[in-house]
Amino acid sequence: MYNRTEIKDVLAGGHLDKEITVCGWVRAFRSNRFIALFDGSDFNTLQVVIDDDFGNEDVLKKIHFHACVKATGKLVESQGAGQKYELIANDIEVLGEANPDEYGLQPKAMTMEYLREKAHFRMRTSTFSAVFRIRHAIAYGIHKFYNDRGYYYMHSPIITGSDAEGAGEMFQVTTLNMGDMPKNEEGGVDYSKDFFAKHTNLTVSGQLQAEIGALALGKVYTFGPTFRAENSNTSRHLSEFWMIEPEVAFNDIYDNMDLAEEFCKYLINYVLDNYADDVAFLDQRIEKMERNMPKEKRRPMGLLDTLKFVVENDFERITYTQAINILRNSKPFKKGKFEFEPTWGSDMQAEHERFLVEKKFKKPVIVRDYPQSFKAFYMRENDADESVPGTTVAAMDVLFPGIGELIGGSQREERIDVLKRRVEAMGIDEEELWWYLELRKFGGAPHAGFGLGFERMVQFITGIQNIRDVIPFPRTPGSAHF
RNA sequence: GCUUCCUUAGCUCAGUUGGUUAGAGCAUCUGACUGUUAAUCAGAGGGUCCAAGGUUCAAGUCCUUGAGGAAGCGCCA
Repeated sequence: MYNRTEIKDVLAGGHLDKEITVCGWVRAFRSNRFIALFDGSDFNTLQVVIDDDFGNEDVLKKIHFHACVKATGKLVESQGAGQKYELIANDIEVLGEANPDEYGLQPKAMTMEYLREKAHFRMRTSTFSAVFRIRHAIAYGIHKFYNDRGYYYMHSPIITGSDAEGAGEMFQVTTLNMGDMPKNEEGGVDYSKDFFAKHTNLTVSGQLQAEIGALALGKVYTFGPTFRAENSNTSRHLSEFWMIEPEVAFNDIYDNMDLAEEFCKYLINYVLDNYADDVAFLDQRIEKMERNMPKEKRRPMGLLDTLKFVVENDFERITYTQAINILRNSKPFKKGKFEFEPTWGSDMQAEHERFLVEKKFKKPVIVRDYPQSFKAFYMRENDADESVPGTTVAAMDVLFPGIGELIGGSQREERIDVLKRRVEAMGIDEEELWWYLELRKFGGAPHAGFGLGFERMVQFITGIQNIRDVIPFPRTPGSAHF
């Protein structure tokens, strides 16, 4: 419409001494003359210098923080330090004013909590624009990773008729009148009158359907939104989040771990290779933020160094049984520093996982072969092992520093008799899972997969503390604004 | 769901043992300056101290309840 040149292209060179038009928003306006302009295409801003002959005071008065501006002029080599090029503008038009008395944002440090209330504007800040460019990069990297390796992207349903996905509380989907629900003979809600003629929910996982894909297309992955109605109030949980779930026929738990590690490293490398400016900015931002903090509160390594370290080193791989032994022989346990005692048969607490990842190994850790007692029904039962106190399953968790469980996965139980026994033992209605059981009855195969929390990966790569700040519009208990 | 903490100017925050007229920086506005990079200098305006109730001669400060927010735990990705 304006025949504009994007700032990313301007900064890439090739427009020197040419007349161009740029459009964007004002990040800074100095000396009534210098505009730092961004248009989202690049982390860096373009300096627009208002030509000495430009005499329109009315226009200059409208140039405020985050006002939208169109500028035309000649691109020259910059006279000042700090940037290579600048645009000497002889024509400036304010496309959208931003009255600073009413606009909520300012060219200064604002807290993440404040910006969360301004979610419709926060993407304009340096921090959030960097975060959301990186979020895009990771999403793209996910598709590229799997496509390059011959996986098929599969869409699992968002509305599910299954009550047995086994991953937490669900949000109900209904078109029934909440004030006047039709009743069945037992006095409960008659869901045969509902839109789908049955009880339906938003999905908590696409895994069970992904298994259908794996046993037909071989290698598939899902990447979609999932919904959990858990009353979780932490900086690592969302009620609506995105999950990547690869599912692979003929993979066992070890193949699964290899895939998980390769996948994580690929995504980090993809961002480092393609969005270095954004990562560098976030790295410096954290450094500045932590400069005034006491040493024990600072992160042991900068963001950039952490990412490089994860990419360059093998993940530690241990069994749950080994993990418990390490914890019981650890200094914190012997000195009574743990709030919870690590015992075989109970799930590891956050403090235990943090000790393994951040103190003992100081890198990502994959824990496998968990006790069957607290794991899902579909995880493959391991053969009995005399050196292990009880029955275990071929489950794995990938634990990352700072964010805990990034990935949870397993080899799936392909033996129908074992699976039926597990379904019954956990009190799940077999009828609910008829199709899942038939997958084993007809043409079944060993297979494995995992779920990676997309926002947790974005959190790790951007170094952002609260998961609510790596998704454009966070949904958490008691909060669904915008 | 549980525990702890926070809420003072547009924003980020001080505010001592309960004591006179609640302060600073940034932002805004006015003026000066004009190659700036967190520009600089001078001046001005800007307050329901989250809400309600209570204690007290006196409450931003102490107590109770509520609202909103955060951190940690549990659940998980």
